[in-house]
Amino acid sequence: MASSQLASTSTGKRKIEIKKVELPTKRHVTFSKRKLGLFNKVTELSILCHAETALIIISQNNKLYSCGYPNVDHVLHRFMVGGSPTRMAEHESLEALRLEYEATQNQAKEEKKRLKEMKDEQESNNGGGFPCWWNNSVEEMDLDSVEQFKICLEGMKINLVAALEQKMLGAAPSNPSLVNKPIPLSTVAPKIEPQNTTSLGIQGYGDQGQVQGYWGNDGAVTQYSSLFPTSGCGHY
Amino acid sequence: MASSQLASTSTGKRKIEIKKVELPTKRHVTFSKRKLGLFNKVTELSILCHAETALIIISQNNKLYSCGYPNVDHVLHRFMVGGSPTRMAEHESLEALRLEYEATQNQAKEEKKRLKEMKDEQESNNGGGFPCWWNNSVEEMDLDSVEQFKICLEGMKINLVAALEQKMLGAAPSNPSLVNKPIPLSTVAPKIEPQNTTSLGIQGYGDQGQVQGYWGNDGAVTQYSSLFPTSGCGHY
DNA sequence: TTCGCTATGCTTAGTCA
DNA sequence: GTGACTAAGCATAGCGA
Repeated sequence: MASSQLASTSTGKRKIEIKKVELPTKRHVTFSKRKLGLFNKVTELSILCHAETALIIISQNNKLYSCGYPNVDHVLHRFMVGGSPTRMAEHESLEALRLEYEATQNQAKEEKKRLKEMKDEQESNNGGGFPCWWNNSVEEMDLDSVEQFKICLEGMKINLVAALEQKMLGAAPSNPSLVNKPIPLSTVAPKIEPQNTTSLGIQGYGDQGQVQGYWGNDGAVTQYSSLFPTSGCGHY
Repeated sequence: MASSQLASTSTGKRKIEIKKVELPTKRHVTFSKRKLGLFNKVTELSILCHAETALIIISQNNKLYSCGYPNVDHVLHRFMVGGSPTRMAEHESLEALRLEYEATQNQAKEEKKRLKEMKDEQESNNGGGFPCWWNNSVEEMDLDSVEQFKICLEGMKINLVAALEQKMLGAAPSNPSLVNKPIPLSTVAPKIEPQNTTSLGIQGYGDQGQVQGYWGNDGAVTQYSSLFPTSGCGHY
């Protein structure tokens, strides 16, 4: 009905062009709404098709949002490990390299400062939103968080075991004492803190019983070509 | 109009319950369609709001699909490094720490032995009761165990902080060249054999010119509570 | 930043090819 | 594993609060 041109009196939805929304206010609203919609859709897909998913969104002002099933880090882990054998190595070595250099620089102070901040934040009951999940008392978690926590920890365990095995195989001379330290955490998940959630009320996944094994024989990656010419979105 | 009950003659869309689709054929179709829709939505969000995004989907038969803007790895990297200052600190301190320890590889054998023991313990499903918490499936824990677990984690935190500080004070004598060795085990996982990738050319994004800086002052993570009770999707 | 509201426009379940 | 088609269900742009 040529609705694309009329309806100027309507307050309802109008067609929009897919390009950057310039008006900040509008953009933020759009961001919020679509983000929410996206999370729900991702979750639906996970449930409907029993797929593992991870969605990470970094807003323009560097705020981080993520969503995953069974949890983000688990999926990321699988992605990095199985997505491509080199990706992992790359990531790690590059990361480590960079961190090394940075660490040996004067940035120690900055870090210390940050650490202190973190500590302060923790003590101030996490008001700022720093996701130090292990700093949250289990009591303060709601059931779901504990649930997720559980899953995260299971992931940790798996990682640990894997790491141990690899160490043994590779004769890696690391110190066991390290193992007692939170090594595998990085791979794993940051947990939710009981933030100012908007009423939605998470529920745990209870007994989803997700398979957590490593890649099977089929780790193929399929390419997907975006519909959006201007998109920087690489689908594969 | 009570359409939810009628329309049995229609071939059109009907409301579905969000739960696993049992019929495989149907599930696959749903998966394909929704996956596509999701990728498009994610891309739209990226463009509209100039947000960085990464979506990873692992199908039930372990096929990997991903999509990201400006590209998946970039976002993952930011997520892991900057998702939270904590996470980064973790990465840094742990990496460095481990490197240092590796440098002093005198006790390699002893460790190896120990590791082996640990492994045995694991395989014997932790019958002994040795406080190797990571060997316990959280499922098997009772509340008390979880409590202890919590305490354990708090201890971990303290160790981490201590280690970090010590590292800073001690001017971390780690060698960058070490980084080129197969360092990454702790964070990571098991080796995967180069799978038969199905010929995908990853698309470059050329001149997307995305900002690539590390995290600024704001690394907060916002929690999002899922609408789905059965969802294992942790949004935050 | 999120919520409610409304009127579209887009997504997609169902089906066949 | 897609593509096309239809009709229905949902997401969401725009506006206020």
